[in-house]
Amino acid sequence: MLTDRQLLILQVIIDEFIESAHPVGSRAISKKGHVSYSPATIRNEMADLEDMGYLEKTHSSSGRIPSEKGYRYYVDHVIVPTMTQSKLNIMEHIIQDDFFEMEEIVQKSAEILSDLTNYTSIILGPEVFETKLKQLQIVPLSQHKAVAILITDTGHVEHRSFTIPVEILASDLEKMVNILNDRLHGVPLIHLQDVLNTEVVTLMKMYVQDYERSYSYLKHAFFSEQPVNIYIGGKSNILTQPEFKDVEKVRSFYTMMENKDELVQLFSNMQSGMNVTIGHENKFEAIKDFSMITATYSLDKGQQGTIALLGPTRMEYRKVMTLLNAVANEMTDALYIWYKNNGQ
Amino acid sequence: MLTDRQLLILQVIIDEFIESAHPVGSRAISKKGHVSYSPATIRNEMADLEDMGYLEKTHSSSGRIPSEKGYRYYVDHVIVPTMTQSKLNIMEHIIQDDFFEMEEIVQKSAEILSDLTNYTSIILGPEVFETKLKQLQIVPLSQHKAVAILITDTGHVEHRSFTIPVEILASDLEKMVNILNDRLHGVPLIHLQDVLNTEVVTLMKMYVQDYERSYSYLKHAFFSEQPVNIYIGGKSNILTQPEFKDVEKVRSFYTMMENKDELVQLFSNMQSGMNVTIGHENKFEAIKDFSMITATYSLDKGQQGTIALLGPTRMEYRKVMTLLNAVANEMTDALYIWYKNNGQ
DNA sequence: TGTTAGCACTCAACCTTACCGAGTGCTAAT
DNA sequence: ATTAGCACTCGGTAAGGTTGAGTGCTAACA
Repeated sequence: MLTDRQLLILQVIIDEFIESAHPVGSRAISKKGHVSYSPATIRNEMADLEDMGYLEKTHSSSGRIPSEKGYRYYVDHVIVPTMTQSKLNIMEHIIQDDFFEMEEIVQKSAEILSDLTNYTSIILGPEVFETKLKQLQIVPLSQHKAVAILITDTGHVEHRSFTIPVEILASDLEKMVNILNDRLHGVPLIHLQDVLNTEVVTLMKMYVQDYERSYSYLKHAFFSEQPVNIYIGGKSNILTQPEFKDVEKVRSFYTMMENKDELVQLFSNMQSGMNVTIGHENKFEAIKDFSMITATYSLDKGQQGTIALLGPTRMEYRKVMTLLNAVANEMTDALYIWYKNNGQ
Repeated sequence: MLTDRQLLILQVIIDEFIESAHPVGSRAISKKGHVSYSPATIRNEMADLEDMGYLEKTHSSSGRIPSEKGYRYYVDHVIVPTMTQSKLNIMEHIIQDDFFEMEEIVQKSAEILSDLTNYTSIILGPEVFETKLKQLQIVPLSQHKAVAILITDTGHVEHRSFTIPVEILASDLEKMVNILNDRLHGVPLIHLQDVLNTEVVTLMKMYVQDYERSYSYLKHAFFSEQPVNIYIGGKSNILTQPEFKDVEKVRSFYTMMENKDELVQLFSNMQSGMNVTIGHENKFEAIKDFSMITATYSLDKGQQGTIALLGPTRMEYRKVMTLLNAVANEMTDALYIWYKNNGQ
């Protein structure tokens, strides 16, 4: 357990380091005010803090920098208790727009967040979790070409063009789509495969001639991809951070950002509320020098999305956490109202 | 006009520099074979080439590097005459896929191109030019919420959700969409606005009650954005190039890549066929250290898309031009066949 | 016992200097 | 017209010196 003085010193060091990116020395702390002890005393405390693993040195006679454990302590014990549930009304002007679409809100928010923080923002749209199928459609483009369109109740649209082999009758497809629409309307996306394989299949066998072939085609067209909405804002922001002068780091970061699957995994086991992941707590090597702060926003019935900000471990935790908290709350509020007005 | 020997030397210097990224000296050229003159002779020629502006020095006693004018000469006089119209059959396996969609082909091609070259590839989908509207649709999500979907004959799908104000009758919207579909089917996207404002408006005034309001809503939902398909592959590839050790360059590059509008502008006045833009010939400051090679591919009736590869000015022009040429041809061929089989 | 002044020590960062080698330009010889 | 020879230039690297911010430890002090 840390004494008050140790906690104070730890806090000052972290605040200072977050601002300057340079190791912090005892003299600097003593001068900065707040701590009214001599450098020597502070040095002793710093040595203790280092022994306990909260601080590190870059070399034997350097000042101290926070360790990941230090940041963790700071986040858990210093910031959280002082967080206010303030509303910043950041998103007011977005929500007001008449032509809003969930995906647009989400995208705009990502941009705003990275502009305000100078970090990279990632937003994961509402989970497939409770999202339901609204409608399936096939629009023929020509004799052998069509677009399959899938619409969810959140207004998300997936589409995929495909060629219809001559062997398959257009009428069969049409019948099939009708059956599918009839049966699958309102089914959560996550259960689509199940319902398809049980109820629907038998039905289709009855009515559709060349069932086997047509079914495999449709299945491929409609359900081959899991719809995920992921938006990234301000990727080039991290380049302004001094810790990323090294091109190798930049490279691994960008490679990661281009890989949707990995990104989705990043968020896989986040609970509701705020989450801070510091450095190696992260599961990917590529961002072991990063911290990530995530918050969840909710839609009406348990649907849940994630907002995240990604920056160096030397991140402005307090600012970002306050901001993210506010934005998540505002999104939840706005979406609640929206659902109430427009809900099915 | 260059003598044969000067041309040879220029060529050797450029080839060498493209490979090594280091200034090329007279001794190295003499040793490499091909040029059977002494270093002194070569030095004289190099001095002449520098006077003419084809070569540069990085400092007074360094070897020579090609100037932009040098690359330009090389591209115009050395490469073009030797280019064969070879078919590389790179895309065979993509085209074979049954479930292909133009947008997918395009995206896959972008990836393949950047993998093969280690540069960044940009592909611009077929221009709106001749793309025609296939169908408009409105799918209601709830009482006051709907998705507007626009489908083109190339299989491209645009969508946008919007809220329907209480004042507007759903039946009005439906009528309207019917009229629009009837009248706008087959109209090139580029003329949509015109046709809307002339023919369609009068028709709608006749049949639709609260015409003014409904119309402005629909217009916003369907036609507020120009649909552009732009795909970028291998953004992080350029980080492997030694000239981009400087983080500032990386930053300006990425900032540019995140800005669709600028990217589209980049391609604005490209003619058919191959185009090479070297360094400052480019209109954007952010990529003044880059060269861009573009090729156009065509669809059936004058629709045209652009493929581009973006790399350092020290780019493997010959390889990239050969490759790009082949890919563009193969795309054109494949799309021609596709159109013949599936065309309307 | 907790705090602080003093002091020797460490090490990154920076500067200077020296030197090497790849390269040039020019001149004179072939 | 070509080339050998030579003085010169300059980036790059390595070695040594200096500075200053910082530490740990000891001993004195409240």
